[in-house]
Amino acid sequence: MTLYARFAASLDGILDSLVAAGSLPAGIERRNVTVEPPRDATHGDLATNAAMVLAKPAGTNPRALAGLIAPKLGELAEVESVEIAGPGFINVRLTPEVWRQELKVILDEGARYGASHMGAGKRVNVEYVSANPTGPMHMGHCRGAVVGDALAALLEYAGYQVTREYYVNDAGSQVQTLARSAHMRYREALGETVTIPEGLYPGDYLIPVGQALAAEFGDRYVGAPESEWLALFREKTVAAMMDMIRADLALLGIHHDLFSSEAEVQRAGKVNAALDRLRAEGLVYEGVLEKPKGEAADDWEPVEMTLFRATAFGDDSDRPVKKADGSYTYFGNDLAYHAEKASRSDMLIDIWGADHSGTVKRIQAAVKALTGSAVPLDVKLVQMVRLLRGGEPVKMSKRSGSFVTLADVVREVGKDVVRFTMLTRKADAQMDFDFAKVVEASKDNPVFYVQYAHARTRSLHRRLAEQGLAPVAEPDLTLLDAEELALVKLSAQFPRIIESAAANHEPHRVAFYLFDLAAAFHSVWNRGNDDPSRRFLVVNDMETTSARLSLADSIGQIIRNGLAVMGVAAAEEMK
RNA sequence: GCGCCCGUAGCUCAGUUGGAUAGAGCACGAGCCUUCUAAGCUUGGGGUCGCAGGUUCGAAUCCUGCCGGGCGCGCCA
Repeated sequence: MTLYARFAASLDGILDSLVAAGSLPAGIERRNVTVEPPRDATHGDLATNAAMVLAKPAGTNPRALAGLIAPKLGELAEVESVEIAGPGFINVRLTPEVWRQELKVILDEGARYGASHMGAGKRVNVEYVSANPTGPMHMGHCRGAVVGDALAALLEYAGYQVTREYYVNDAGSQVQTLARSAHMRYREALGETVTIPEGLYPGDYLIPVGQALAAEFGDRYVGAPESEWLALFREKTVAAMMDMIRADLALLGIHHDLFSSEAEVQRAGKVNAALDRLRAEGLVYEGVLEKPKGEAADDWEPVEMTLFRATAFGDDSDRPVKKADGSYTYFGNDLAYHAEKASRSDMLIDIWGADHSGTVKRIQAAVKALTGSAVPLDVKLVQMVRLLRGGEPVKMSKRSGSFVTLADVVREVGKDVVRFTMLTRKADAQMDFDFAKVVEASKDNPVFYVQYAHARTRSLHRRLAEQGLAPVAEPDLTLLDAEELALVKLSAQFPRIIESAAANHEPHRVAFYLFDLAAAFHSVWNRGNDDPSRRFLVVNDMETTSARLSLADSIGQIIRNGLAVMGVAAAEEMK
């Protein structure tokens, strides 16, 4: 239980006692009562809005009600002082001992400090990456991959049971194109000189696939009609692409629990089953769509096809699930896939590129229809990343097949830098990724600044050891001054940050918090520049040094815990 | 035409799911340091939270309508 939850419980008890004493009517809704650290530290350590929220239903005014609550809060052993402020806030200042104890809690709980039971073991499915299996991962996929992976770890840390899932789009026309491209490379491997036609995938990465196909099948399919090899080549090539993608993801430390195949969903009859269910409820029907309102619809012809009644769930138009020729649309398959995912989850999260924003409503409509709104679906849209080098845009040419691959970037700046940087912006805000800036060793660079703070906490141990010194077994934490204890107060907010980041599906909050914590730590550390007696390591005073070492260790622990959620390794030293 | 996202300091962005005097970095001004506690430190100025209404004890946050920017719209995936 966090410090804040503990006080919320104490407050609840006080309110109960006021009810019992007849000073507060029974049965008042307390849901909006909060216990939080005030934004302004001069207001104390905790603040509650209880008096303001409850005054009206209690038929009194906030300051009068606060006058009843405040003295009872003041009786708590951990409370140093209480004051009523502004419109009726009750500000509480805690004794220094509370923070000294919290420091010990951080060190005792270690990697579990900040972990939460908020999720109560509920099953969350996070689907992310799901890049088409037609080539290696490039930077366009990177941000969604990192955000999804960090969100999965965050939810796990917050007590959810998480499945990390990748939806393999192996049923559409793109993988047919892929198979034809691989066939060209197959012929090439058998000695033919080939030119990859416009519209096929020209990338070199298919050369080894062609060679493998040649080695396995010889020249059997060189002149054969497509019907004989297309499905086979597709399957083989997709498998090769997925191996490549898995290897790319591993460079980022990303490992999915489950890879679900679109083709398999179809083959297993799950699409028909889902559509039949909806048809029975009148939510799937044969019909004709209106001409789209946008421009470039000159070639529009009204044709009858199978539609899902998405408008019944807030979408702007009903959506095709089957084309006029009877084959499924992408959405039809995706609908069935989400039905399947929903059947084994309590909550669904999809991480999509922002260019798919137009299709969010239909899939949410589908999940509502399929689950009776029992399984919520959050579609997180991730904005594009602009690649820069020293402020200049990095040129990319898709036509020649040369794009900036994820593997190249990880090789250049490292996994940890990529991951951290991708989390330094809200997912739905666009972002610049400058190769020069992300590796810069300066305060402007949050990746560096946070790692540097951690390295400093570790350097203390190295330097102690070098000088043959050892900290005392039971440090006297009363030697910590107010500014040092303020670091503990900031550390104590970590569990709250985790819970709010998890509840809002916003892993970037962890990155911003760590930057704040690092800045506060550096600031305390820098006091030693002017006054050697305020350094963390004071050679002739092992008592004080030991207390400060505990503080530094607790900060290091929080940074490690936060970085672990982000999937970033903490640096032992800055070489 | 419609939908989604966005609009916060000169710039890049946070803002604890409605809290108190709206924050950080950069840039700018002023001091300090010339060091291995090292890749700077301290401090100051800087705001009509796009505009206008509404909801209430209280709004950057929620609602409505405008203005401005980005993305999207199909039997594509």
